[in-house]
Amino acid sequence: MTEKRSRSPEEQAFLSAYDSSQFPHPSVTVDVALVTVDEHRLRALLIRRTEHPDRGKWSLPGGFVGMDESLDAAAARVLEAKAGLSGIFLEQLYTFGRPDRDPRTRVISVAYYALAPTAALDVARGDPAARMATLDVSWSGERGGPARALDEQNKPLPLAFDHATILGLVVQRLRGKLNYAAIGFELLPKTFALRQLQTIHEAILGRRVNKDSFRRRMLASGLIAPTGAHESETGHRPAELYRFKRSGRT
Amino acid sequence: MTEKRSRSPEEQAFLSAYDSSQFPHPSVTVDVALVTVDEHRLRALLIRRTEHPDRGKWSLPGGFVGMDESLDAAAARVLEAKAGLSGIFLEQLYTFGRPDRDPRTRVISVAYYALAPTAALDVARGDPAARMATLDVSWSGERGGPARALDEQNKPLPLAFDHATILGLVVQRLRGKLNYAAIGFELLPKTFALRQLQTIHEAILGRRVNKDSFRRRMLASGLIAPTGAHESETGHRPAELYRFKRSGRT
DNA sequence: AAAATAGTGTCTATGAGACACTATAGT
DNA sequence: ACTATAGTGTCTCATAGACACTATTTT
Repeated sequence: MTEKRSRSPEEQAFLSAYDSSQFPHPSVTVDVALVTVDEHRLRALLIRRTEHPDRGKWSLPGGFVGMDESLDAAAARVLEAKAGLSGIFLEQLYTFGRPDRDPRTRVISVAYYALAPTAALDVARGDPAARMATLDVSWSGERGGPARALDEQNKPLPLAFDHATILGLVVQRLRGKLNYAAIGFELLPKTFALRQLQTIHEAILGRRVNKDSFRRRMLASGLIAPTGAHESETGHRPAELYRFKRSGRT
Repeated sequence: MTEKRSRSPEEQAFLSAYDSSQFPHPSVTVDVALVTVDEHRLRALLIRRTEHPDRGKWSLPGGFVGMDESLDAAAARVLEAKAGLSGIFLEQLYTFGRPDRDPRTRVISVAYYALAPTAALDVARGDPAARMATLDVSWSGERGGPARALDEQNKPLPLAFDHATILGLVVQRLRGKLNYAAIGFELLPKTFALRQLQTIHEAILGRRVNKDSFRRRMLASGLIAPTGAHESETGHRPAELYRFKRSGRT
């Protein structure tokens, strides 16, 4: 969408005389919530802070926005640096700017969320300061509110800054988008059984969904196509594998 | 949601040594799209730019975010300064941060949208550099894309910066929210006839809606209550006036 | 009385939930 | 053969659109 504008000499003179440093400016960062579904639970990548403030607490991976870098590019860079992932679903969530949200200085943070299948995250292991935490919300439906992060024993992990608020908004956004946007597929491998897709939806919504009408809805949506292949070694009748069709409905 | 944290002497020492000016920082602004529905059309407040860049083009009212001011507060301040309005619906939309979106310097803009009934805007008249422009989109449904701004003769008004993109996203967001959030009422006076509410919905959606099922849906929603009063001097049977009940559904 | 819109009753089409049933690989 | 899950057919219920009709005010 780059627009070419022709500028008069007068306008060009004005621009070069413009001094952007006459006022103090806030810092601008991106924070990225990398979310997956594993074992019927929503999980997000958290990083243990090694520096003040909130040292020892868990935070979303984040970083400063470069002066010549778009917000999307900054978020993708953070994701690549902290999780080794690229080319996955990444979308802006909300911008947080309370003056006191970071005690160091004024920091405005543009929050993003990213979605990836669990398998893709195996690549990203090895850092002891990073972990996939389970997300838990105390509210139902799309009411909204903060999220808690839990470890493997379902013990709460303390969250830094306002990241409980950010993670809560991620869950709310995912629930809202699930019914009209094709985000479930971002959390699955290229081919998948309908039952797996249903599990994704249930993890995001935090409730069981009706099997029959879920199947019918998905098949009628035109978003998925059967591959002919089937699961194997399941201990029961194997399900057919489907793949996601980009832009099915039109 | 202010959290109190206790900080160790060590942490406090770290904080006071922190130098936030070691890197260049972008400018952060808010831009506010003040939207209303008038004569079956979506309209937005635009201001003619008197300075470079894009002098003479039309832009959303905006301003820099103060160092000790939340984003919401900055948007409310801009709305008060440029339109004399306060206490109306105001919500964050999206943050725009392309490095080249403003030729002066790096400007990251947090866009907001505000909703007010047409009557409230009469207060805001008098500034010849300000006008309510009609919004027009070439796409249907919630597909998204840029918006055009039209004057009283339906001639396009040139828009500054990326404000066509911002206004397009406003329309898209309004269409998406209409079916699950009570935003129609923000565009009407305290009491209103069902037909007026339907007109609001039609202006936002850009298409006609079924009268019968619209009435039933609204009455069944629990969001509105009859007042017993009726319109008068209509030239036909007067409609009953309703009022918006905050939190009807629970 | 005519005009114009408000408001009601009923039929139909669609989509989701419920439930009963059949199908099939692994053990 | 048994188990567990995949997948199908049918019924019911809720909701939206369509349509016909009645109600009420101004001119």
